Amino acid sequence: MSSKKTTAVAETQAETAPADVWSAGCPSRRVLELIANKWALLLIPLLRGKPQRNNELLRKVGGISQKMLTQTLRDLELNGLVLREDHQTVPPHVEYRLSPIGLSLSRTLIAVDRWAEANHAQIDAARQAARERA
Amino acid sequence: MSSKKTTAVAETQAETAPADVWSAGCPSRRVLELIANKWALLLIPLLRGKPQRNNELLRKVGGISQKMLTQTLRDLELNGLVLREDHQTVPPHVEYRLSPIGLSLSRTLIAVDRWAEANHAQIDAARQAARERA
DNA sequence: CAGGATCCTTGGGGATACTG
DNA sequence: CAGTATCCCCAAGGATCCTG
Repeated sequence: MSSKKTTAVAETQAETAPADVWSAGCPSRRVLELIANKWALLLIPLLRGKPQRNNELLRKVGGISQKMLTQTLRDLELNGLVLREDHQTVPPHVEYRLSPIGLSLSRTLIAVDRWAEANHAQIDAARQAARERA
Repeated sequence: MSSKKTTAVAETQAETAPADVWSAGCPSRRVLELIANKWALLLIPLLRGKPQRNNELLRKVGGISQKMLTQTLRDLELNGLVLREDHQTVPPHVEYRLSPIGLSLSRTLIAVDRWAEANHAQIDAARQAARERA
């Protein structure tokens, strides 16, 4: 408690400053960087619903490597978006699921995925047109 | 119109295949990769409203370099999300704005930015907790 | 099954200097 | 002002092999 308590009222929920992702120093920028990569953008929405296992995810996310899967999941877990449940059995049985806040984020990210799926044709057309123009 | 017309009905809006971002080969994956980086995630939402100039963007997007700004804008332009308007004056006056489809995407991406701003405190807390736990 | 450990390559991306 | 051109380097990330 160094120099906080600006109004003696704000404290319950983020009142430290408006939070601006466009500001390089803002902590929210870290969050953006956490989710601004294709594997996170694919994994998080994929984790809605049933908890899923390593191999399941490995198969469902086309093109991901074991290394990146583990790395991304650990990163998300460290940031409280994903919960890792190790059932402590042999052979190992580990399941990943979204935390409440991760679920909240997944709703937003699904929109991104859906947008990509819905509009890729137009994007491809634009690329094609640009290519021909050049 | 090479070999299209599967049902003679579908043609108006994407009926070639369901489009699945989780499929490594799906063209929509390219779209995802196009926007799955922090600069695109910051630039696209920033470009709503008034067309903006290079220097403006350079100042508004904290931490971006001239190189990455140009590179990202060109990439987005090539994919039809951003329109570049060179007013052909001297000194140069170039403005960037969103295409209709880019505007559509911006609405989705703004949600991501807003989420990051709104929830960074919880994320930070989770990180902190994980750090102490370890 | 779930992953850790290494090795190795590519390219993302910053810094700096120059140009029309 | 709006870039382009270089240099350069670190780290993202794939491939492969090994372990509890």
